[in-house]
Amino acid sequence: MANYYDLAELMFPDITKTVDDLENEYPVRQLPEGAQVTRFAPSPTGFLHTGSLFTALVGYKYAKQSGGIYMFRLEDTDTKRTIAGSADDLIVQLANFGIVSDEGYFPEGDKGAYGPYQQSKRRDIYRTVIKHLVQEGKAYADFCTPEDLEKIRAYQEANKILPGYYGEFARDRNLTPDEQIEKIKAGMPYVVRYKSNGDHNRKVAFTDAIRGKIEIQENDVDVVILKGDGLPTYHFAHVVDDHFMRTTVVSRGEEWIPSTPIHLDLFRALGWKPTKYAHLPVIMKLDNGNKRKLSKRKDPEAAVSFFIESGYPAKGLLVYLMNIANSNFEDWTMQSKDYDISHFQFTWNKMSLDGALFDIDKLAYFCREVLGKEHADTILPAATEWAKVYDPKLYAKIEKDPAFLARIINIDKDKPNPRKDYAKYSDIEPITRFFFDEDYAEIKKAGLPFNEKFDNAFIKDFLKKASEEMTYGVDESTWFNSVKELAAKNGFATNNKEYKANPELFKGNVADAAELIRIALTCSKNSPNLHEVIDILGKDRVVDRLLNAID
RNA sequence: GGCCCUGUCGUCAAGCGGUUAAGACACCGCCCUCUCAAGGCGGGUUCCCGGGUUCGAAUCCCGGCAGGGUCACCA
Repeated sequence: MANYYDLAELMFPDITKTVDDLENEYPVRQLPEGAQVTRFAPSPTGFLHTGSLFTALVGYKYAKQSGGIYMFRLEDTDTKRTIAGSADDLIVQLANFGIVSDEGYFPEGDKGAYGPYQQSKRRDIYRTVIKHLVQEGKAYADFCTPEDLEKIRAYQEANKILPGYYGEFARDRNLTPDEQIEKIKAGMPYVVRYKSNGDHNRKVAFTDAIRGKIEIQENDVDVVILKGDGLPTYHFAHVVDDHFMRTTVVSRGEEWIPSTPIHLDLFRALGWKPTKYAHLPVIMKLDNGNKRKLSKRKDPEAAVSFFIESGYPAKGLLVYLMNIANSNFEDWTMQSKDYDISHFQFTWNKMSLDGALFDIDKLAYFCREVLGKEHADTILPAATEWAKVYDPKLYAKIEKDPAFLARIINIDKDKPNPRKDYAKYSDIEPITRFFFDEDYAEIKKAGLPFNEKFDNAFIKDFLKKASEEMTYGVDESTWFNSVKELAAKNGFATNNKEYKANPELFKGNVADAAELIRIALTCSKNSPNLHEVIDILGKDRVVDRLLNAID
């Protein structure tokens, strides 16, 4: 009569290592007190999801601020869904956000002593552990076909019994080693299942770093741990990997809460100490009055690339996500006037418990704040990189005369309340168009929006005088005094009170006069500080525009 | 359906038995002002509902309800 060891040997003849060997190979890390080991473990199944960036950010931040290790592990066990190239893409995208792992998978090869960091390359680690489980009688070969499983489920559904492969419904869980050996030898395909001894009527409790104590029914399902293709399922890979990689905190989406009992069950069966868990809220979206997870299919903002393509600065998105992650972060930014998240102390208990609706207005606000603090010396290089790919028009302008654009971007930057014109790099081109002669000519064709109370002859005459009498190359108040003088000579009031008292005495107030000049120079009733605009355009161009505004 | 998570302005939220229930975004108004942006000031039926405990409940307890998640050889 065969025993479990014989069975294990038949299933994994090539495995000579033991679990103890693995323990020695991946020793407990020697880290300073309090240092945390976290990981971001995506599947290479597509683009970087906004929710994934959030998860990665939290793990990265938590490890870094504790002086610990942040790892990147590729969970590529679902070969059907794997998309070629997406793993490397994930790495590149994360790097754009400054999230670079200390250890893990890299396109050029793994880094770190706890690898491989790609689950498909850890086959023998999983098989070693499973061999051990089989030897102990804690795992078994299950020969059910999809049709068999379907039958079980149909029966359970018809009888309103909890669905699943457990207890009496786990058809193959009591097969003897001999029976299993016989079927394997007969060439029957099988998966390996964990033989749970959990009780559905009891509860397990664990302490979630964010939510506190969570109590759920114990797992009693004999989950698949090794699939037919020889790769492990998530449940098993998570437990094995995070044990041998010596992860201290597993941060993952809250959709994993219901399966945590499985993981705890597995840890227990293996005699390992479970990791701490932090189940993160999921970013949501309002759809027809209902909240739902950001959807890859329906929501462009589900893809991080959407923000990059749209020209949002990476730092702005990071700040927004940190604002979702920790409720005190925003207060901190206001007090410290700092948007550098590396200076912020992240904590689990300041994390909100329910999924935030993605708020693009708030994102834009943070982006304006972030860009508002920066000068052309940092904005321009980033904008150039962006424009190179997504905005050829802007790119051409920057290439032609970077200094000119730099001056435009720096308008009012050193004032106490700097302008916050740009939320994203794509805002730059439309806002600054009028500075460029070709664009100016183009916009002008559509007509200049002069105030109808002035006739063309008057405007033409006034602008001609302006071109001659305005002072150039002087400070703002000197310049504006010359505008006031000009306005007064042409029948405008020079201050608002005077004008409001007796409007019939004047052609308009000084604002109206300035507006004529503004429109002539910018084609618009709105513009940044006119003095700076004039300064940047230069006298020749200003005079030209003033003289030719009306033709 | 079972189980789990979560319910405070439109959105993000502070709150931990006694508060005029902070703050931020968005919106509206005013101020500043040569326009816009920025900035300043102000505005709005916000504690899911019903019981209970208590002198007193957004806060504690019970029961509902709502939203979300999960029940795969996917993660």
